[in-house]
Amino acid sequence: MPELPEVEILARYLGPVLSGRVIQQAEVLYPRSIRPWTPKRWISNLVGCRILSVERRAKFLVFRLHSPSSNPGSETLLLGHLGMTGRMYVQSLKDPLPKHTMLWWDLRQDRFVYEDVRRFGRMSFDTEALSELGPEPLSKEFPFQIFQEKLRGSKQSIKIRLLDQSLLAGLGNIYASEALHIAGISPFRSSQSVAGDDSSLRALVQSIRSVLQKAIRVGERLPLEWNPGARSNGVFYYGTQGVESDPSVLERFQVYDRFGLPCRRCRTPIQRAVQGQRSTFYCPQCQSA
DNA sequence: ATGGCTGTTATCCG
DNA sequence: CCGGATAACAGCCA
Repeated sequence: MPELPEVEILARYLGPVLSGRVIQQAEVLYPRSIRPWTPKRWISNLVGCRILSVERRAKFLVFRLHSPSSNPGSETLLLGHLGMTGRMYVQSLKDPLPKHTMLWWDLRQDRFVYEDVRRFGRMSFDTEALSELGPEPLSKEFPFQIFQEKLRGSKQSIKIRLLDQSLLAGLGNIYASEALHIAGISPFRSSQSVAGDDSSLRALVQSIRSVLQKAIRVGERLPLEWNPGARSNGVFYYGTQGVESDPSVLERFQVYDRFGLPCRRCRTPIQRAVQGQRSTFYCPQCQSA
């Protein structure tokens, strides 16, 4: 379930454990998981690099690297994207490589692993994708006017528009449904109609921000769980040890995956619909317009 | 056991 | 250009 909040939590974990480390050696087990070069060239570009930091931009992890062959101060960026099932972590050299390892890096004392069951994720030295991203929804000065203008031009449903990473970056299928529910907006409403309704639009921006912020707060309280065999029980790879009964964990979704269950606000059964081949969950009562 | 579902997005086509 | 459909893939669940 890596959307913005999950990637944020991951970046906060990876940053401190990887910063300062030098990549001694690397192996790519699934060449299609890397871009834009062959494994040989990709690895030669990587080996010897010192990791300066790991940050998040939208749903991307941005690894800032310094290569030994280049000038001091010059940096190379490596992008990581988790797709739907990507996991990245540092493990002991003694532990076996997980079944769906796409690639790994030898960090001398331990190893960095990228595993990905469905293999939709990527690690890429091509940073073009960054230039096509819209603003960070959690940035201090969110450009409301631009957001409004971009929504104006489209007859598409608002739910589908919210998944467009060039509109606003980091929202995925779960939090799009969640934000619309909080804002009381029907997922079927057209983008342009929402854009023309100032109070709805403000509510939407606010709900997007609050839903993401809240998910980060929940995530940062949960222990990360890397055991290869560990079931993620739908909570990404957060562990839930010790917080099984925590309401903020149990009730972290208002509508997502709650088909037929009562809306937490009005008790009306939650509905499921398909938009753009993806599931949308909503409350027909709270989100009638 | 088979078929339908799954958190993403690049790319193709009309 | 826009928007819809498809493909990339494996596992889980009814």
